[in-house]
This record gives sequence, C-alpha cells and structure tokens, in this order.
Amino acid sequence: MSKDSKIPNPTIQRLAIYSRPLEILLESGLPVMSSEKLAGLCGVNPAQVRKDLAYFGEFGIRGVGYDVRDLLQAIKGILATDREWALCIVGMGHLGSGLVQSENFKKRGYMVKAAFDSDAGKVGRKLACGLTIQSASGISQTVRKLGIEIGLITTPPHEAQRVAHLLQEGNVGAILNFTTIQIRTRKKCVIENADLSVKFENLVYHLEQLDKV
Amino acid sequence: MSKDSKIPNPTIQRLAIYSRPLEILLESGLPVMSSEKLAGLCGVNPAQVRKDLAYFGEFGIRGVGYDVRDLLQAIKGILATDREWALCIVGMGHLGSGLVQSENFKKRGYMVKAAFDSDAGKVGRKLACGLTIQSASGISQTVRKLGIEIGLITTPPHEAQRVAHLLQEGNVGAILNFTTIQIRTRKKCVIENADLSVKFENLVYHLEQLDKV
DNA sequence: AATGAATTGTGAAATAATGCACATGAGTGG
DNA sequence: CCACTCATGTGCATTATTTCACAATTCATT
Ligand SMILES: NC(=O)c1ccc[n+]([C@@H]2O[C@H](COP(=O)([O-])OP(=O)(O)OC[C@H]3O[C@@H](n4cnc5c(N)ncnc54)[C@H](O)[C@@H]3O)[C@@H](O)[C@H]2O)c1
Ligand SMILES: NC(=O)c1ccc[n+]([C@@H]2O[C@H](COP(=O)([O-])OP(=O)(O)OC[C@H]3O[C@@H](n4cnc5c(N)ncnc54)[C@H](O)[C@@H]3O)[C@@H](O)[C@H]2O)c1
Repeated sequence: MSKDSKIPNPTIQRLAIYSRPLEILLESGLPVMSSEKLAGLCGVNPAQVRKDLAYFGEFGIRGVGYDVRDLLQAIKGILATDREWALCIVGMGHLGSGLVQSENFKKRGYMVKAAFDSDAGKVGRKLACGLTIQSASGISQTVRKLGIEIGLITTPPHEAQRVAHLLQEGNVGAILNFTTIQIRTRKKCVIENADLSVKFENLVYHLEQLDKV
Repeated sequence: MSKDSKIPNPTIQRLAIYSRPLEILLESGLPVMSSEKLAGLCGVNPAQVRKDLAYFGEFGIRGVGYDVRDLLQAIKGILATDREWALCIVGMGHLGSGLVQSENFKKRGYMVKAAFDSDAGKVGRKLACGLTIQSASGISQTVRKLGIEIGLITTPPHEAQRVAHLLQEGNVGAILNFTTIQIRTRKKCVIENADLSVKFENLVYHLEQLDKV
C-alpha cells in the first residue's frame, strides 16, 4: 500500500480531480458519497474510483460509501496538499502576471515567495500581491535563501532551460514549466510540463476530425 | 488515415510536442532529423516517434531520416494547425486577461474574436489587442454571428457549466476549460480540460515522494 | 558493383491501465 | 436472527500503449 507498489500516474491526476467535487459537496453538507456518484461527476468509471483509492488504503464503508470529509482529507494527505508550499515565478509577462495575481494559489496553500524577470524595466515593479519583481540574476541565491521548493517558468521558450538550471542551483525540488520546450534535468528534480498549446492542438485535431465525419 | 484505425490520444499530444523543436531546427537551417535525435529532444523513445508518425503515413527516408520542413508541415497538416481558428474567451479575470494579451495566440493562428465577462465594471473596457470586453449575456448570439469555433472558459468554476451551455448554444465545436470542474456535454462538442491545479498537485505529490526516500 | 553504416517502418512481445463481476461486509426491516 | 439491499474492495480478463528487434531501404566509400 504505502509500499512502492508503483502507483499509476493517471491515478494521481484523478485523485486531484476527485477532490474538486468533494470540496463542493462538503460545503453543501452532504455527508456520504458513493464511488458511482463521484465517478459520474468526474466522468470516469466507478471501478476506477475504487481502484484508485485502493492503492492507498481502505477509505470507504461497504454497503454505505465514503464519508465526504474523511475522503477529502485522505486525498489531500496523499497528494500532500494539506500543507503549504513555497514557490516562485520566473518570467513576469502576461501569463506569469496572470497566474501570480490570482487568488487561487494562496487559497490552496501555494505561497508565492518571489517573482523574477530579466527585463530591467520590470525589475522593481511592485505587484498587487505585495511582492516586488526581482532581477533574474539573483534566482539561485534567493531561491535557496527563501527555501523555495517549487519554481514556475513562464519565460519565452528559449530561456527555459537556462532558468531551470538556475532554479536547480538554488535547490528547488520541482519545476512547473509553461513554455513549449521540454526541459531536461540532471539533478533529482521533478519536472512537469504544462504546455498549453498542446491542449490547443489536441482540441483542434479532434475538432477537425468531428467536421470530417 | 481517414480509416478510423483509432489513433491513441497520447500520440496526438506527442505530435504537438515534436513540432516545437522542429520549428526551432527549421529556423536554424538544419535540413534533416532522425527519430533518435527528435526523441532525445522530446524525452521519448525513438520507436515511439516512428510509430506515432506511422499512424498517418510514411514521412521519412530509410537510412537518412526526416526532412525537417516536410515533417513539420505534415504534422501541422495532421493537427490542423495549418489554418486559422476563431476563438473567444469567457471570463476576463487574471488568467483570461493574461492569455488573451499574449502574442502566442495570433502567432499560431488562433484569432481571438471576442472576450466576455459578466462583471459590469469590466464590460466595455478596451483591451490592448483591440477587442472590447462584451457582456456575457450576448455569448450565444455573438459566437454564432462571428462563427467562433473554439471557446475558452476562465470564469470561476461554478459558472463554467452554464457558460459551456451558452457556448454550445452559439454552436462552438470545442471548449477549452481552465476551471477546476469537469464540464459535461450533451451536444457533439470537443471538451478539453486544462485544470492547472491538477498539474500542481501532481508535482507536489511527486516532490513529497522524493523527500520520503 | 559490392560492402558497410545509418535509419526507417512495423510485427510481435512486453508493459500499463482500465473495466468487469463477484465475494464481502454494512445497514435495515421484519 | 435472518433475509435483503447496497456499495466497497479486488482478482482477473480485456484493452491500450510502449518498447523491442529486425527486415528493408538509402547513401557513402571503395
Ligand atoms: N500565454 C499563452 O497563451 C501561452 C500559451 C502557450 C504557451 N505559453 C508560453 O508561456 C510562456 C510565457 O508566455 P507569455 O505570453 O507570458 O510571454 P511574455 O513575453 O508576455 O512574457 C515573458 C516574460 O519573461 C521575461 N524573461 C525573458 N527572459 C527571462 C529570463 N531569462 N529570466 C527571467 N525572465 C525572463 C520577459 O522579460 C517577459 O516579461 C512562453 O514560453 C509561451 O510559449 C503561453
Ligand atoms: N489563475 C490560476 O493560477 C489558476 C490556477 C488553476 C485554476 N484556475 C482557474 O481558472 C479560472 C479563472 O481564474 P482567475 O484567477 O482568472 O479568476 P478571476 O476571479 O480573476 O477571474 C474570473 C473572471 O470571470 C468573470 N466571470 C464570472 N462569472 C462569469 C460569467 N458567468 N460569465 C462571464 N464571466 C464571468 C469574473 O467577472 C472575473 O472577471 C478559475 O476557475 C480558476 O479555478 C486558475
């Protein structure tokens, strides 16, 4: 269970997805939930829900279902979203600024501790959230000093690899890369690519297929 | 190809990923590329690259490799990114504004034709790209009139399902949903969910696992 | 023209993920 | 206390995806 019995990656993604309706249902006071209902809300198979959870333990009651509060807490524990994480953003352009100003981060325990840009015209500018944009030259040092664990990259693509390097020098454990290139890493560091344009192209492909039929 | 020989979804995603280094390599003048090098740049297995392409035809030359220009064009043809697409954004908050102001869209042929918000304080505001924010009440009508094919949703989660409805009334063919809930659809419409927080939770989970070892 | 090196395209094997189907335990009502 | 219903947890079959391994083809060299 907590053994490294190799959890499928899709399972982790789905756990995150399951937690959304659970949060809403918890607020609305629903005490109990079945795998079938949850599956319906998330667009997956009920057996899938049960199997995903079974990788980590037994959270339900046979014949009854899952206690909403307990299940949500269990999922948060598994995903490690039940604590705060310190992060920084590199590249305060349109996307970076949009992300950092959003309330969504703080609400979920992601604390933006620093924002960097290489543009001298942007360095020193104060953001609504209280942070001041810092020069990209200080990334490694600042990241290390503030104990930042996660780095977001929203620079242009050709800068991403270099920035990733600096972040790793500063000892971040994970990088979320929004640019269109794949970052490579030598050090032990979790890399996740969130290339939005892949989503677009996926969409467009399927749309085209639809039209063809 | 036009056979429904069921293309794996991961294949489509990877085609998009392959196209990035190809674009760069084309500009830098490299004429030919092997599956092995391309695979290296994209972090996948070389056989995977060849198999992905093989679903759609033969694009390479044995013993030589792939012509960069031809391959890129072929991929764009497959993904249908070789033409313009009309899209709109609903929800001009932090994320929506960041997306729409980015140059990335236009550069890739995604033409933002309309931007909507329900906040009266935002309606009428003029954006840097020339568009004026319109009232969300006109979504269906405007979408239909302008022939918008793709709708982006960047409202708060609880509005997403309703907005999706309006977009479909206006006859969009595809929806890219950035909120945290899963949208359901009755009509024939391509839905893609781009829940960024799933990415975060994935990252945090793996980071926690690293620390444990 | 023949040899060797390179690299594709692809069937078949291996691996991964999903979904079925049912035994199992919990609650309910008589 | 028994029978019945519900919904979980899970072994196993099925389906999907990845990777291997090699014949086929191209090009360069002698
Ligand atoms: N916005 C989108 O819709 C979208 C979609 C897909 C992908 N992306 C990707 O997201 C990334 C950012 O997009 P954007 O629209 O915000 O771009 P942008 O040009 O608005 O912002 C980039 C910012 O990075 C800064 N920068 C450049 N080099 C830097 C460095 N070495 N260190 C620190 N900062 C540096 C620039 O000064 C600028 O402020 C791009 O890689 C783009 O491909 C964006
Ligand atoms: N920004 C992030 O980092 C981030 C991360 C993960 C998910 N998200 C998701 O992205 C979405 C948007 O995030 P944001 O930070 O931009 O939020 P935001 O609050 O800044 O913007 C939401 C905008 O939608 C508008 N709106 C509300 N109801 C509407 C309706 N019915 N029709 C049209 N417009 C409407 C609001 O007026 C507001 O301008 C949210 O669902 C959020 O969960 C954002």
